[in-house]
Amino acid sequence: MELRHLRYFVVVAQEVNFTRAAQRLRIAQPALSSQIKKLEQELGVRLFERVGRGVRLTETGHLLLEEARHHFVQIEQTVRVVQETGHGEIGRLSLGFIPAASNNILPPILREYRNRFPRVELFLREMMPDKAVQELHDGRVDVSFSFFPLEDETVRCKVICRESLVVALPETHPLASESEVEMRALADEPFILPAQYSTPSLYGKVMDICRQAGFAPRAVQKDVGLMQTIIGLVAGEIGVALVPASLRNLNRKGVVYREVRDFTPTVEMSVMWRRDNTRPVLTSFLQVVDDVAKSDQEEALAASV
Amino acid sequence: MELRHLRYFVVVAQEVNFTRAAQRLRIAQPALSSQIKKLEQELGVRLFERVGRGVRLTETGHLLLEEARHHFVQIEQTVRVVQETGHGEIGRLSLGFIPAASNNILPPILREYRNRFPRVELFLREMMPDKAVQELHDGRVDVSFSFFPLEDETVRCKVICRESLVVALPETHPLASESEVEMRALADEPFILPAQYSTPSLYGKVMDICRQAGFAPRAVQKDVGLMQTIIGLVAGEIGVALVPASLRNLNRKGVVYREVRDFTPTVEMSVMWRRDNTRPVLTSFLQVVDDVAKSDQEEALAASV
DNA sequence: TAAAAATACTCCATAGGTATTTTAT
DNA sequence: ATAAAATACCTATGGAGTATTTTTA
Repeated sequence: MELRHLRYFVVVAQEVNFTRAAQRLRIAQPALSSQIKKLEQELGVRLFERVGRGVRLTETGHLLLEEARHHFVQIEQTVRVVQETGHGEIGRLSLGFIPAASNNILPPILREYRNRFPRVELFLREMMPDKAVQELHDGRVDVSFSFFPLEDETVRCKVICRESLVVALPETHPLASESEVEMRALADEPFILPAQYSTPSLYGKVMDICRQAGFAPRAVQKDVGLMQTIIGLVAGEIGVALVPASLRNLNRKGVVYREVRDFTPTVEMSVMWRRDNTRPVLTSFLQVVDDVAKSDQEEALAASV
Repeated sequence: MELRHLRYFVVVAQEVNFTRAAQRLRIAQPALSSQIKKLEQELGVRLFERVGRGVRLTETGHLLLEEARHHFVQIEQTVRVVQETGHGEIGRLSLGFIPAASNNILPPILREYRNRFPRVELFLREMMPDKAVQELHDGRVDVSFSFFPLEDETVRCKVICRESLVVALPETHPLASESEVEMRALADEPFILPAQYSTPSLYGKVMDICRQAGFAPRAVQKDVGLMQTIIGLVAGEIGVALVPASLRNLNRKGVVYREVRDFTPTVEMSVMWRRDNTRPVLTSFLQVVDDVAKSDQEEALAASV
């Protein structure tokens, strides 16, 4: 038995007339008679009986009609759900991100994604950068956002925005009065350094910049996991720090941010996902990420002109 | 989309290997690849992805697998129910019968039918003969049992057993001492007559027999609807009556039954059903009726030898 | 390299078409 | 006499087969 037989059967049952049914199905009447006959033979049951000119459903036929209609509704439903799943329109998507991402490009990405794919259930989890990579490997998240452009055999990665690092100073600091700061002026300042293992990318950047400026930073506090904590320590006048520019969005009282005159050091925010993750929701999410990152770049470009 | 596609898909999904799946399906591997490809194209969705040697289900494929299995279970269920309905093994059957039928051939028929078709729900309704015909016409019962071999354009009828009429006498009656009664001996007896309109067959038979014996019965009571009532009146010594032999099964006290010497008058119990009633439960019921009636005749024959 | 899927083609089974007959009003 | 289904027979689409290539562990 094929669905064709049931499709034909339903139309004949509706029309109670083979000729009209054949017209609706755009096949010839004998072809239709033959298919219905096959169905009856396979089921071993009469579905129609001739009555005068024309035909009527048997009791068994009535039963099959109800059942067949039901099956078609169900199968249609399946096709729809399968297609929507396959196109990333329904499903669940888990994402991990470092706290800094929420001050940054993540909000517009989520806004746009929710807009385009409102029926995908999102699971968002804030986590430290090392954890973000781990969870990705374990398949517990589909994507991770992090300052850490890791790319290896299992993980793919794409930089979605670069932001400059700026110097965070207590507002009472002498250098706060200047509009830009020279790196060398910070050589003797106490530095607050991010965690080496959890945010390797940022830590590495900070160390590089200082080395290029000709000094090694004097760490008054190191291995600070959260940017918020770094800013808090700056506000407490414990020291200075080099942080991503988006931290300005925090508007922390008592802290000022100054650009670096001699370098324009940048840090890269990237999306990461497993190479073997072919989930449609991921594909469509990455498309949105791409689009938003592109328009973000354009905006940045426009702003800089 | 045809069921074939889903059938093939399920096997490939189970085997996660086109070659093995093709073997199980007894078709060639390229044919299978081509059908799966068609399914993917029609749905607009990837179901499998090549991974090294071999293949694995996509997320969408997993979803379709579950759904497809579900549909096959459902469709199998439908096929089974349709076949059972078509073979008269499940369903409902309504039958009407006159009270006399329950002393007669009806019990063995019902016993046999229940035995052969235990899953058919039976609706039994005792009714007067005229009503039995009416309900048949209205389609409120599928069959009626009655002393009334009516056959017309809409109703078919089959005699299932003949029984002789016997004289019912009060046990105090002078003729009760004889083993047989001559009809003419009843010429002056007060007669209890069955209802003319509700049991035309029996009434007609009684009148015929008396006429042939050379007298018209003197009715002390007429238009009695129920045989039980007639026997009750005989027991009350109101008069005598000619009744079907099966009334003996009532074992009514104070009444004796005597065969008629000169005639062997008979009355016919028949089944009736609408010509246009093609319900499978009816077909199978009539088969049982036939079988039981036949074996009943054989028994009667054996007994008479 | 070997094992599996994908291509390229060929073939034939069967869905579907045409002509006609049968059936019942 | 006519409308509809069934039958008989023919055609051709597409499902399935064979040979081969591509892919990847």
